Amino acid sequence: MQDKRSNQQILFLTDEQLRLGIEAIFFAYKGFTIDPDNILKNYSYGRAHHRAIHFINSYPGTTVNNLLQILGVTKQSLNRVLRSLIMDGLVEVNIGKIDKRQRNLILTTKGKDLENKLSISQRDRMRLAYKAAGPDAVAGFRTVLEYIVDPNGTEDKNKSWLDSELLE
Amino acid sequence: MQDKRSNQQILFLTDEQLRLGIEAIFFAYKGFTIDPDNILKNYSYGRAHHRAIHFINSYPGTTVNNLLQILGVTKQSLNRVLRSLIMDGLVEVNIGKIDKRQRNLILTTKGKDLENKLSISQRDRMRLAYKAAGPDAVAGFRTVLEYIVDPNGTEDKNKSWLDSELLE
DNA sequence: CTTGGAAAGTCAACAAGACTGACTTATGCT
DNA sequence: AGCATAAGTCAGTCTTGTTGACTTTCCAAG
Repeated sequence: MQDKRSNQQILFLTDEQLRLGIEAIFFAYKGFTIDPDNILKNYSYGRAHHRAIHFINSYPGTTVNNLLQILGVTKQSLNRVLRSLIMDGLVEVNIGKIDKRQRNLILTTKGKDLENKLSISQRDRMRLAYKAAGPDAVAGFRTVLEYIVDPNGTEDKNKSWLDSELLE
Repeated sequence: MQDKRSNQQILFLTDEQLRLGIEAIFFAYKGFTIDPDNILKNYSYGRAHHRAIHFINSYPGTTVNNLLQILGVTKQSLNRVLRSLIMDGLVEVNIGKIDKRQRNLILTTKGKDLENKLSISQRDRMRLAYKAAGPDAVAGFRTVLEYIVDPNGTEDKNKSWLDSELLE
């Protein structure tokens, strides 16, 4: 009984402390989207374009169907975005070699440049935070995030979350 | 030179490790929105309604202008959402006592019930993660998040982020 | 070698949630 | 009395998502 209460205090498990932690996640999310959003404005692109660029970069040569699975949107929704990226020369489409029905998507040099610009702003923010917080804090940060994303700890730690889920 | 390299390794500051950290934030964000989103569907509400409910609960008696500042949206955008919440009896509007032009917004019992339903699922997730990760990890988690949100560490630590920024 | 189904792409219509711009009404304050 | 502020509304636009229906191309099994 006394142990339990003491433990609660150590973990700051009041509703207020939990609320602060939850809000911190929301503000961190915002921190990681605000810079890319501003960059994308200059191209008249939105987050939908960012997502497509991000995953085509992560999985060069991915098919349209594959991208639909990853993004979790409809064909029509993705097509609208993909079309503008192709017409603007950021994404290149190649007919599948094994299955000619498939289209393999890759970023052009121009596409890679934008991807880089977008991800650099995010990595810079993360790098600064990691450096300022130090190795121990970073370890704790990763541990808590793993439990948030996968509360039961059942997931394969080596498997990238990207494979099954949606970014942004 | 050697020190720098060694430090890099300790902090896992490769682009890949930074990417994993950034993605973790995105998935944590998703984890904290998926349950509320499902609850809100049953009411034909969206995240815009959730934001309004959340902040009216945090600042009972807040004025419309104040809410506009916090949410960072336009009057027209908020009004659409607010109107449905008022008509559905979740939010009560009181004419300001000092300034009769102002409208003070508070949640009704019905509104508080929904707010509770929404925040409980989030707090449960956070509580489980905190308990599983332990006090040291939680401290590190908070430290890193603070540096992500406020890279220069210039902000008043006692001040809630709520006052100046946008949730979700 | 035909036929069914899968991959991709398109057209049309709709909804939520943001935006701008213009305008009204009621109230406060100088 | 007259200007400014708080709130609310009307109209129109944009992005990103949705559903439904349909075509073209191509693979693969019978």
